[in-house]
Amino acid sequence: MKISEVAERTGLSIPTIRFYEKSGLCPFIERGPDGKRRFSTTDSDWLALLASLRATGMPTAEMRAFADLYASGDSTVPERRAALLAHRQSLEDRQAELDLCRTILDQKLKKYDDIMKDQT
Amino acid sequence: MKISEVAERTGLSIPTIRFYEKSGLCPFIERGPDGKRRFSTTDSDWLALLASLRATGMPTAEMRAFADLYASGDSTVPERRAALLAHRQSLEDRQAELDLCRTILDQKLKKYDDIMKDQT
DNA sequence: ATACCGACCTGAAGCTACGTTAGGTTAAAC
DNA sequence: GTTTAACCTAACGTAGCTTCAGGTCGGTAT
Repeated sequence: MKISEVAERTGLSIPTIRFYEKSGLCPFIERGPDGKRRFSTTDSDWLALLASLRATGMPTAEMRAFADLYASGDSTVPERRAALLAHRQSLEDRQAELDLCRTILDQKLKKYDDIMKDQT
Repeated sequence: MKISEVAERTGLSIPTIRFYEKSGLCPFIERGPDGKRRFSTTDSDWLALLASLRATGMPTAEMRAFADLYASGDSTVPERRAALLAHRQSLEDRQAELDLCRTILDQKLKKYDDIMKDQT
């Protein structure tokens, strides 16, 4: 698979994919004899996972650690599991934060509605 | 109220509060004769709202626009309402994103569990 | 008095995170 | 034979604070 295809599939931009590779977030991309990157579906899936983690706020340093574990083989599965569980927890924390803010907004909105009603 | 108290109440740091004032996010803070900021409870509440908006991803530019409307008096209530509604929508979008990622993580976690089970 | 402390003030510089853009090359495709 | 799509390094940009240098108060301890 070409980089452009992976970009399309993952939603990451081409520069971002290269940047991720250089940052060690996916240091296993093969190259053709022409020097161009050749992505397997595994690579593409990995990048899609990264995109998903990134989009939900995982810092690149953490993704880097996760990638290092990934590169070290199956023996690191428990650690990887722990990392994903931790991120899952952070998602829930974040959702709680969003819920709280939504409540606050709804109160504010209600106030605005009252003001607008009074003015009629 | 002193800046340190507002910092404690809102969770914003003192430099951040000053930074917000300079950025026009709350351009109505009074000063004592000694030049120090004196916050009313309204000010403090406003900053708490900003903190909440910020924590849920509203860019400062948008908060700035919202602050400008706020400063322009009650006639801008409908616009403010619209702004908060828009942000509320963005929260929901974000929650959907988090939910999706949670699903993906759960699938991944299940795979890891399977691998770990096999290894016993 | 005097010396010191802690909390406030200012403006400017600095920093981290995360990409994006620029400038220049090579190689295949039409 | 010229577009097209990759490649590289390196500089640039943006958001959003934080830190620094330097200064003013008011109160307390010596």
